[in-house]
Amino acid sequence: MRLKNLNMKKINLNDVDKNYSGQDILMKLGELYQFESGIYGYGNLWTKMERMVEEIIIEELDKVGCIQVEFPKLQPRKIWDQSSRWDMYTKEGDIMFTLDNNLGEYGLAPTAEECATLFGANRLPSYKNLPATYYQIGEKFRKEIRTRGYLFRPRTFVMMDAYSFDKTEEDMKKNYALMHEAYLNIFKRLGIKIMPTVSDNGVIGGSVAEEFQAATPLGEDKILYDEEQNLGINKEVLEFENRDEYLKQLNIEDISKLKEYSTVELGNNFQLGTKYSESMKLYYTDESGEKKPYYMGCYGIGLGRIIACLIENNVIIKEDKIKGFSLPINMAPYKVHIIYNENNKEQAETLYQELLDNHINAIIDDRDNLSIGNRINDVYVLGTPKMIILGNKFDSMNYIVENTKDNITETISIDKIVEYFKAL
RNA sequence: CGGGAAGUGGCUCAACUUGGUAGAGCAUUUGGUUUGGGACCAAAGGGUUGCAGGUUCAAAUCCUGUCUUCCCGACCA
Repeated sequence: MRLKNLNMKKINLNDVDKNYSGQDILMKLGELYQFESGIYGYGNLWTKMERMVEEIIIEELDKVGCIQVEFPKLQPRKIWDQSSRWDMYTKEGDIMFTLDNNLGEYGLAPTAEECATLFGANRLPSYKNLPATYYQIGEKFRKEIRTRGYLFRPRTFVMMDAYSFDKTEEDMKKNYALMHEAYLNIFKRLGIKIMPTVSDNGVIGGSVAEEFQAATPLGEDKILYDEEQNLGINKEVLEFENRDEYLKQLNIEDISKLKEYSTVELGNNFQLGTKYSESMKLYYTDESGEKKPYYMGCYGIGLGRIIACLIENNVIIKEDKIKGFSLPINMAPYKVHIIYNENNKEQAETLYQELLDNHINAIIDDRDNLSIGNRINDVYVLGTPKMIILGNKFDSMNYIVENTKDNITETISIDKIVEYFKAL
């Protein structure tokens, strides 16, 4: 990508303190744009990162046999009436944005249990079809009472939601455990330390639920985490009437030994049981020809939150000020940022082209009339993990590759540079 | 919905207490000098002070209403 084409806004972080967040920087750059409280437009960096997160999620879910599909974001009222959730989501909970026109009443999808159940039941009529899990990745809409922390709690957000169909409760639990493992693999690949956490389950229903929490300073949840068991408990659990019994079940004896973290919930899985199958009267036929309800599970991962987390958890603070951020190399849409002075323009262009030809995404700062210092500082606000400066110190034999995270440099001869990046 | 804060050129803010020609820095445009960790000089453009009403000879400033944004809570992936 050429910076001339990106048209990022010029920003200066000299006057901001370290409480300034990574997302604040993106707002300043114009890489995030707020249309209204909780409603955002995403720039190039965000969008590219979303594709990368998607790719990982898709690969891992496909690996455990999930099938990718897509459900409508505009959902007719009648399907919500079928599960009797219309009133709950539009009045009591007031979660769903609704539209009312001469074609009828609609809601903007806050989730898709109804769609998934209808979709699944249509093609899973027999026990022979089970188990099956469908998932989609797309924008969701929720009337959040209070938005928070930019993309940590907006009103429109991109989410992966999966729905499993099983014959029995046992099978459902197996599927649930399978998804648990898939989630751990996903977060491992994303480079996010995840803390599986038990909590109350909300209006989605069912009996068993778990959250996938990640530590982040901007997080809104507080959890107590047991490192040994790799198990967290949401602090809200401590308010429960039956908390002692609850803790005993979790094999937690002394909560004072647990460490407290400020976290954000990146994923949330539920065992729904037969709730939707029965309320919507959608059944499969078993071996003896009898109608049986599907045992279902639903599974969610917030992509926007993951991206926000990747940015916020990799900010660089220098002298009590935020300098920018530096993404992990595997999650960076652009691996290297090239800066040059007039004398080395040709060489820089050659390098840029060479990297592109070898499918290594790079940024070249081809803007006019900026000092090298200005250009270097802009590397940090775009979060690129590596930079190469072709300035006065360039000896035309070697590139000096610098990590933006720790400023460690490596000298790579110019004919080895592609090899170097391919090996990362 | 309760509590708090704030709305003034694109951005950050000043002027408001004590009413009297809306101002600075950054950004933008033009010209020039710079160019290794957020340079400099010169010039230019850009605001019916969130909106509505009221008080007054006169309102960014005082009064009333309203809208919006942010933070804390309740609610939630």
